[in-house]
Amino acid sequence: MLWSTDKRSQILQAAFKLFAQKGFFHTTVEEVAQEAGVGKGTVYGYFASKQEMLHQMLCFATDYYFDKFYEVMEGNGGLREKLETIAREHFRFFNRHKDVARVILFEHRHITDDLGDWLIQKEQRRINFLEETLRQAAEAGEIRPVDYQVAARMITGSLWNVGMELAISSFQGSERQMAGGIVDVIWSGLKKE
Amino acid sequence: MLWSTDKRSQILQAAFKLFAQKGFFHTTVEEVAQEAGVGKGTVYGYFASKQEMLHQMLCFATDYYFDKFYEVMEGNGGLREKLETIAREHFRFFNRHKDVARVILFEHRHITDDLGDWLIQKEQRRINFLEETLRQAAEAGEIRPVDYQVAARMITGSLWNVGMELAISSFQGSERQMAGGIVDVIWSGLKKE
Amino acid sequence: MLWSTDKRSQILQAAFKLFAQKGFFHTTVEEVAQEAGVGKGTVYGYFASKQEMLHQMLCFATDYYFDKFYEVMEGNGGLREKLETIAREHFRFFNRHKDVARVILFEHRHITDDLGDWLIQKEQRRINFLEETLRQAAEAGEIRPVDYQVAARMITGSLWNVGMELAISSFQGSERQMAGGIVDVIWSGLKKE
Amino acid sequence: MLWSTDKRSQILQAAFKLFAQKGFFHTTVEEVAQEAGVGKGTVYGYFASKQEMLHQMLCFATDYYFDKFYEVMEGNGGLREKLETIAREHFRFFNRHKDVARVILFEHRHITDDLGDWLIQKEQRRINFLEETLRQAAEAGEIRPVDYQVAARMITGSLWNVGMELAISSFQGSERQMAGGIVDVIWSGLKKE
DNA sequence: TATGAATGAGGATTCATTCAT
DNA sequence: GATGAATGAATCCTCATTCAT
Repeated sequence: MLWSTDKRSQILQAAFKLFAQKGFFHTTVEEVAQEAGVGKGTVYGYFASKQEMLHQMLCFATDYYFDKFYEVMEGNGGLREKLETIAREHFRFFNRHKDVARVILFEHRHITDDLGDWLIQKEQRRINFLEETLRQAAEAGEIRPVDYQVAARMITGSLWNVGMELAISSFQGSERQMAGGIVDVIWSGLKKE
Repeated sequence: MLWSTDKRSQILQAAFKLFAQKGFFHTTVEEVAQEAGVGKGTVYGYFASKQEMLHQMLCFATDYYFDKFYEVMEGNGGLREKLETIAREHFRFFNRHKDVARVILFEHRHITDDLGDWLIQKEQRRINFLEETLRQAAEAGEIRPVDYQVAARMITGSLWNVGMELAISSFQGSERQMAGGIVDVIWSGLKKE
Repeated sequence: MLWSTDKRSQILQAAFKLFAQKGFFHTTVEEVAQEAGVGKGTVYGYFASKQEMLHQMLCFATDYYFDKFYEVMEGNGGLREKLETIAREHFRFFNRHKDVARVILFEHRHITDDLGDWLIQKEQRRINFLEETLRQAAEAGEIRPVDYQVAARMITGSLWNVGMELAISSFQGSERQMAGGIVDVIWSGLKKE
Repeated sequence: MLWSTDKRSQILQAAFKLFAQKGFFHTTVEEVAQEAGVGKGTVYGYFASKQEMLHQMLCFATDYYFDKFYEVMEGNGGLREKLETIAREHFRFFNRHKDVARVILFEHRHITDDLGDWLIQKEQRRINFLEETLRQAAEAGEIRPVDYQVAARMITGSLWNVGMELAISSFQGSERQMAGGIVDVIWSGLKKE
């Protein structure tokens, strides 16, 4: 379950909703407090500052998101199945937690440099992990040799970008279908002859 | 040439630099004025408000970016060549106008709904154009039939995402090499057989 | 009592003093806050804007002023006594609440049209009330028939104008004497032969 | 004729129109320049500052207004006729030069103290003149003895106040009728027996 | 622990005034 | 003289943060 029911989670939930709707800067701490049904001062009992709140939100959200990714990738099965599961889980996340997704996508700019670096590294580790996985799949003969770094970026890029469409526009599609379409093209591009 | 030397361009240039560095909200109009070497009031002689300034920046930047796209796509040549040229131009844009790219990528959130819609439609038209081009290429036997909408999104998504890496991280690579890598994988995924 | 001691009244009082001294436009919100001994932000906790502050000031002041008028007019007694009481109360108000009077007299220009209309109607109702009272007094044989509308305006006009002198100049006189003088002339003008 | 056609008068005329419509503070120098059909800098060729412009406007307008008053009062004829002429001229002025009247009535607040004093003295001299005239009329047996100072203020007060109604509300009436009504009541109040 | 009244630093915007052309 | 582009002081208002209750 994404949300607990304690006060801290209430606040986080409210913040995700409002930051997603109106952006970090256009949301006031007072609004978050109201949405969460607590007093303004209470927010400061759980988060040192508005910035800190966003930091924790992004940590929470990306942990949740990336944990899923590694869980799938480290499981058993062929690469193609893994990619399809990843894609499906990605779109499921964007569909179910549109608010969280929007905050990850758009508000990571308003974070301090050190957290920004931390996030970039987190994504970089994912890219590296994927790159390595692709390399191994190539060595195992599952796919043909390509520029693994670029291919890894393509995969994540496609996912983020289609996810972004989900988040900002009214573009709709079933998770399975979208995941299938993407992996179909990617796989054709990667598979051995 | 991207920049003229009149006062309006000086201000736009300063704004691109600062918005890219620090974001729209963290940049004050006074800072833009200083960077441009003009008085605060002068900025308001050219732009009705800070918002309006961002609007015009985004119009300018996306016009510049998309014009290039259509110029290439409507030229002669096979699909693969076109895709490579598009990709190369894309990365050239991101390398040369990092500031502009960062503003397009990250600050489009801080725009009013009507401009947001306008931008989304602009990108949507590009997707549709690409989709149609892919369909025609398939009919002409250049590529195999796929989900053209998804494929179009994959292509643009890959470009944006790799471009985003260029913009925010220190990831580097030659425009030709990056373009080649991406199109290589995409083309394998699309080509007949 | 005109003034309570809560924070809202402190601010109103400070605003009356400063607006009266320097006018609405020449008084800054910061000055009002300082005079009231509160922070600038506190003012905005009680009044949505500087305009809104003036609106509420005028509502408050004119309510206070007009309530007194109707209280007297609806009491018992002959017309002449009523007019004298009205005049005396009018001057008492101007003497005691010079600040408030100055704001009523001079700052009603800086209000939005709707409040302006509201104020004009308030005064219009008073004129009408007075006109009707004069008419009844004429029917009762207390005064001779005249143009009641013009007479009503003369009375209020005389009061406002002499009051204005009190407010802007150093012209001084006892409330009783001024009221007596005015009503003496008016009454001679109105009384039956 | 009130208006000449030279550039200075064009500007004054425009200023009267705009100050009357929107008040001194809500009118910008640029607007005055546009309305007058000249450049912004040109205004400063004729008036040292916006303040100075208002000063000269008020001097011009009050000179015009008071000159008429003294012209009538110093002419031949009985007091009653003079009062009626004064009243008629007063309302004619307010009807014909509503803009000018509104500026006199409402914008005299935004003037520096020295000019304010000058205006107050101007009106004071008029009051004194009227007071003296009333006194002489009393000695000549034209009217009964009253408090001449108060009576003088009543007359001017009635005129200003009814004039103010003309200026701000839609209250209408023929100059002759209004003048007649006022003087009728006043005269009854003043006349012997 | 929870609250929200109070605060004031910070920033967008306006506009009277100047001055080079 | 006439002009209007350029200027920046001045001011309204917001909102993150604190702290007494």
